[in-house]
Amino acid sequence: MPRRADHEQRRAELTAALLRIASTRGLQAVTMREVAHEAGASLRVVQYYFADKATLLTAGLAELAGRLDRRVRGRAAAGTGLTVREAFEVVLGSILPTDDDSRADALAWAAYYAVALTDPALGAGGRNHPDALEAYLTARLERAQGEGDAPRELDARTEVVLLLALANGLTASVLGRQRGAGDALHVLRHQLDRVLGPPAS
Amino acid sequence: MPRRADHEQRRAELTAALLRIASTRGLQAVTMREVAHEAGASLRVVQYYFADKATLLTAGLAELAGRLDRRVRGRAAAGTGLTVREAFEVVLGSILPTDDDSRADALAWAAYYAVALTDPALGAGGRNHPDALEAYLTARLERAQGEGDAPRELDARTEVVLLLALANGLTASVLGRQRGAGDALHVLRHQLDRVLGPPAS
DNA sequence: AGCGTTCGGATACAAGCGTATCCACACGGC
DNA sequence: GCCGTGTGGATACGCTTGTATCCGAACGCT
Repeated sequence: MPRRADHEQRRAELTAALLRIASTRGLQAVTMREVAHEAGASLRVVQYYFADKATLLTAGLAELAGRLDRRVRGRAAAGTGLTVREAFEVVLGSILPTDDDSRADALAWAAYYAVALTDPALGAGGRNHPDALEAYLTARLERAQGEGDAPRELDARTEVVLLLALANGLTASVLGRQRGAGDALHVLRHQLDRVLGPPAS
Repeated sequence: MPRRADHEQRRAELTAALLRIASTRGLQAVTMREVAHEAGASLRVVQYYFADKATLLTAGLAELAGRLDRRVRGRAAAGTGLTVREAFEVVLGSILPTDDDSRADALAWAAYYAVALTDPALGAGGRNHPDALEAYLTARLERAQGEGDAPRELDARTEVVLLLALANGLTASVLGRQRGAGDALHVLRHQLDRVLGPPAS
């Protein structure tokens, strides 16, 4: 057998190049040739590792979902033993585009989201991600309510849906440059204060 | 002069066809030929009324912004003399995709929003719209505070930003079919109850 | 009535797209 | 050593795209 390239890494480089293009020039600028050029490879290489464009786009979405998942889990795990209030602030705050990397990912995510709305092929890949977050936060809040760390009269499901929608809406306005990340974080904290009470600190 | 067609109406038919395509198959499916076909016209007609594709897309965005503006203004004007709480529920509720028409418009809006994030040419056209709404709601809330109809300790600006982001986030989840319009409206009312108190009814 | 302007059908063209094919080269197992 | 397989460069094909052009038909004005 010939020089065996590391397929996994090669694929990762290509999907990373794809996401770079998607976050700066949009998904409609993602072509096989552009991905190849961005990754410093030839068109044939892109064809070699991804059978067709649909496969490539799906792989890009999977890579992106993995990144976001890693970001959320990483920050959440950074401080186990947090109060509900702190845990919610950390998790929801990790959704907001606070630095250049997370901003780029959020832009790519928005691009994928938009085409998934009308293209059912992409829909399946990204939909389970936010649902998992919703389930996790709901469980966390209900646990806190059971332990007396959160107001029992709250409907956990409603509050979580509200907070997730708020975080997504704030993300959209930050991406549109109507607001800075700091302002968005302030609004998010304001709502958390109101629902769960001020942070322990 | 020959048979003078009604340019205004002809343009409106074409942009309507454009938005129909954008909301069902996405903005990437909007081509000159597709718009012509959808409108039952020939390619030449589309070229005749819109110099190039950028002009066509901009006109589509303007038409869409006009529709949304009309929807909000229409509902807001339907009941002047509303309480703050009622006014906010009506205006913010009109953002949510509650029927097929508003759902189609919201889909088209999301598609335009996504490309505007990375294509600066489209950015200018749609950005002032939400800002105008934000200014209006902030002024309305501050007036209510002055008249004692809303808690004075609220930071009007923060609350309005929060509610608008919430409405946008809920819209996104309704479009993604993670939630029904009824659920979204329930969450929105829940937050309005918390901030402004229950409706007078 | 005729004419010039407005409207629109048919067609052409170059560019860019996804995809397919041909071919050179590297290299580990026999 | 050499051979077959994995890797990838170069190139081509058919299609769709935006845009341009040619030309016929309609109709108000004088």
